[in-house]
Amino acid sequence: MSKDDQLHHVEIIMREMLKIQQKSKMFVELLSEGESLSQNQLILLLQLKINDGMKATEVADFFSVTPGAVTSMCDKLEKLDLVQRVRENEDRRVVKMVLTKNGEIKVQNLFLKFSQDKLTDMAKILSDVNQLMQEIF
Amino acid sequence: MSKDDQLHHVEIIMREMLKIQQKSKMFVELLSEGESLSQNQLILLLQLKINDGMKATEVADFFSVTPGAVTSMCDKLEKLDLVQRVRENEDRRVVKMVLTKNGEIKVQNLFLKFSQDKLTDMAKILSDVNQLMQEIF
DNA sequence: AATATATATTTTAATAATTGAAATATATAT
DNA sequence: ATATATATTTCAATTATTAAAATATATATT
Repeated sequence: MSKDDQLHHVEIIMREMLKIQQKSKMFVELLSEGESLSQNQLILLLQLKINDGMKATEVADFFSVTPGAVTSMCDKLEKLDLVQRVRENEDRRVVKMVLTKNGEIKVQNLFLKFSQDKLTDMAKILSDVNQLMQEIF
Repeated sequence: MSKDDQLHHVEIIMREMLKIQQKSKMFVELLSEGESLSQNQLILLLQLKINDGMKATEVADFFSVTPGAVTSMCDKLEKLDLVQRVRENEDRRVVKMVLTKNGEIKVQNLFLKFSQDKLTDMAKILSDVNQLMQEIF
C-alpha cells in the first residue's frame, strides 16, 4: 500500500469516526429534547436502566471521573427523585445507584417520541452497527 | 406490535446505543493513549484537520459550549503550539482556528500505532457503519 | 478476639472549567 | 454618519472536578 493510500485511509477514519460521534450525540440530544437533564445525566439514567443499577465505582469508571464526582452526580439525580442509593447487604461498604420508580418512568417516556416503526428500525440498525464495529474494536 | 415488543425494542436501542458510544469513546482513548491531551482536545484537533480549520463559532456549536469556553479551549491548544488563530481577511471579525505544522504532525502521528491493514479495515468498516446509521438519523 | 490492612464511599478545600454579561472590533444598512 | 448587527475576547461569578482526609465496613493475621 502506498504512503498516499495510507494518508487517505487515515482521513477517512477521522471523518467517519467524527460522523459516528456526531450521530450518537445527536441521538442523545433528540432523546433529551425538552428534558432539563444534561447529556451525561441522561446517559447515566440509561446506563442504570440497562445494568439494573450500578455501584458508585462502576459509574466512576464509566465516565472516567473520581469517586467524589460520582457522589456529586448522584446527589443531583437523587434530589430530582430519579435515582436512589441502596446499600448492598452482602457488602455494606458498597452503594448501588438504582433508578427510582420515577426514574424508570422518565426513561421509558424518553422513547415515546418515536413511532413503533421507528423503534423497530433503530433496534435493528443499531444492532447491525455494533456487529460491524465488533470487527475492528 | 405488542406493548411488550415495544419495550423490548427500547431496551435493545438503549443497550446498542450505549455500546456504540463506548466503542467510539474507546477509539478516542486508544488514539490519545500516551498523549497529554483530553478527549475533547483530541477531537477538536481531528475536527480542525478534516475541516481545514474552524471558526470559533463553529467550534462552540460543535461542542455545545459558549464562545467564552472556545476562547479558553483554543488558548490552551495555542500554548501547546498545536493550533493557531488566523483572522479572516474577507471578514476581519472572524477568527479561524487552524492546526499549526506541529498540530498537523501530531494528528498524523496519532495513527502510527495502527498497522496498514488495521487502517484499511477501520476505514472500510467505519464507512459502512455510517451508511447504515444514515437510515435512521 | 484484637489489630492491622484493604476497600467503598463521602466530605471538604482547592483548582479548573464554564457561563453570562460587558467590552472590543469589524461589518452592514439606513 | 449613525445605528444596528455579528464575532470574539475579557472577566467576575458560578459550577464541576480533583486530591486528600475522614468515615464505615471487610478481610487477614496473630
